[in-house]
Amino acid sequence: MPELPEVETIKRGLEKKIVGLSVTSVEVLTPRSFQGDPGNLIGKTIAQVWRRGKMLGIDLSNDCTLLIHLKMSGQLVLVEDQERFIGGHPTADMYEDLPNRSTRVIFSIRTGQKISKLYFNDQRKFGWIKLGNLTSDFGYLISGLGPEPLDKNFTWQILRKSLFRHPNLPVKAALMDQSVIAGIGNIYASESLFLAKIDPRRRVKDLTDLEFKALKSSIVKALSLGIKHSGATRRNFITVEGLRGGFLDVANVYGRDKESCKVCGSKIQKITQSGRSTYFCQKCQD
DNA sequence: TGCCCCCTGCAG
DNA sequence: CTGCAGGGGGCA
Repeated sequence: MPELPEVETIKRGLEKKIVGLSVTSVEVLTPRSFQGDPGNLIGKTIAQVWRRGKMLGIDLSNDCTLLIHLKMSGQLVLVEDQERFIGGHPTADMYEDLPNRSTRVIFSIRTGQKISKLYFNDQRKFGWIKLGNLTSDFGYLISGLGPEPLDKNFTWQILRKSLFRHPNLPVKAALMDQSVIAGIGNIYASESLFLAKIDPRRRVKDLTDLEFKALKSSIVKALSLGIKHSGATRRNFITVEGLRGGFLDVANVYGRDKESCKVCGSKIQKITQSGRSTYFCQKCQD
């Protein structure tokens, strides 16, 4: 899925367009993609949009929250009412016509007399939207998450302590555990380790404090760069506006196996760790 | 801790 | 056709 930078990109895109609007209808096309009673949404106003790790929250004017996890292929695309009537589809080439075969849920949202539609598309159906009370229904999903890497109070000591939940794991696998740090996935784990010059196969317990410091700042750097480029699009990710993210154009290692390292020129390696692809530069990372 | 699984579709 | 894809839950 979308990792932290992709979800943050969606969060920012959504909040500037839907906060204050009210939900007029909800169509659930794929039942397993939506849990809860959609009826509870009708007439409610959108109060706030937030992100925690890779999860997205939309708070309603009552006590309800829409909690969203996009998993591998989820998308949230907003088609504003205007676009449907001013010269047809001005942004038609940004996204195919919606709904499409991957559309699972459609929210209709009103501002004044215009109705915009928010599409939840999810090719692989791994993603979900849950409607419920944040504290009583979703507490268990949020409380297990590790620290937010872009918070001010995220320090290398916190990172070290957190990673030491899995002292024997290769550091790359540990980074992807959401209870260790929230929001890092396959792309940004590889990219962070490259920036920190750490071999992804190194065990957590073998890292030095100097390396934990480097890793902390590299994580912040990689995630921030991801947000700056509106996320990474490999296959499915698009923004709320239907645009691709540009991060992979500036990535150092992810998806670049067989290509040469931008720093030293040697060949980027691709290996498998706990079932997932890892990319790294043997020469830069040891 | 490591595997299999949930799904669909695209590239090789 | 097989393998692979921004995730992660459940099971041994």
